[in-house]
Amino acid sequence: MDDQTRMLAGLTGLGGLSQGDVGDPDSVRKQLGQPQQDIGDILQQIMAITDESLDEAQARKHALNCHRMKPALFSVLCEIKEKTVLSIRGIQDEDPPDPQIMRLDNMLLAEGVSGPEKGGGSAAAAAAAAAAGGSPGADGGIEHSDYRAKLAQIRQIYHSELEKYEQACSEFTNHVMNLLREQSRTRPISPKEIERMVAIIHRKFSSIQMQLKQSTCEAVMILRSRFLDARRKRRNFNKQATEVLNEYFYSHLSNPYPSEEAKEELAKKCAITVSQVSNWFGNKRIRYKKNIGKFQEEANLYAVKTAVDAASVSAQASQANSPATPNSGTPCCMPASWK
DNA sequence: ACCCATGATTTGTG
DNA sequence: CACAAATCATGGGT
Repeated sequence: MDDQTRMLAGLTGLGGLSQGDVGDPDSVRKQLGQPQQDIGDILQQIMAITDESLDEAQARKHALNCHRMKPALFSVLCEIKEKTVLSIRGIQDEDPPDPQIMRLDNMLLAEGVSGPEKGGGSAAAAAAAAAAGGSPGADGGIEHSDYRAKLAQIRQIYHSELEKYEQACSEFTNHVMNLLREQSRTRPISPKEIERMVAIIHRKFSSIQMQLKQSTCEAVMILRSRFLDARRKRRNFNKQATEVLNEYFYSHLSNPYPSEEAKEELAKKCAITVSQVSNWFGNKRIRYKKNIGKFQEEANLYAVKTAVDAASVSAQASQANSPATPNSGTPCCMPASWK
């Protein structure tokens, strides 16, 4: 410290100044009148400032601030600082929009978490649900409203957190800016440097935001798999659908393998997908075969039903009520020809 | 809480 | 790839 002081003093042609002179306000006042000694003097005072009491320092600070050489010295110091330390860091300053965060943003937008408020959000959710499931139009209103409620909850949390971060960020930025501005009266801090500082703060906060976005994405994914995964939201087909399927099954008991066209037809009639029809027949065949006895009653029922339907074209009266027993004998068809 | 029915998925085969 | 068989996971009745 002393060496530096002496060196700086020497450079500005102020070799003769002693420590005693520096601390003395009178000597300062005296020296302020001598232009050629100004810079060295100011530097001396700056160097000595840490040794002083708070009041003294405050007074000295004020004196320095008002000094006519101050602006020039300040800008010189800023320039030096700019050229030395900060230029190294300044190179990798501007980074392009982070691809990672863009991905997350896109996903959140697609899920209806970010983007427009309430109305649009639920529409987006419904769209997402439809896109994901290819869901049967049948029922599941409860499912969707539940899903939407959860999604809205996630979105609310997301937005409030985001707002909190943004607020904290701007608060912090303001604080730092004020601090730096205040300090720039006594310390060489250029506006450029403040800008850079702000950028650094924003980067920090945006990395926090990314974490928020990431965890929100995860939450949405979990919610999605929980609600939209068909396996979990299994609903029994409605009565009419099972009736149509059973009708087909028992009326084609000798060969219960609907063609692709037949499957499509059935799917249409039952308001389910073709693959659901395939699943149904697969399950039905295996379960029927496993325990024919158990399905006997059902088989009879549908055999009668089709018979009634066929007969009803001509006359309803004759077959009208025969709930009796077309029992065990009628349609027992061993699946000999099944695959 | 339990059990069975049932739709969906996984695995293995031709 | 369609299918059978085994298995999973839930719905719904008791």
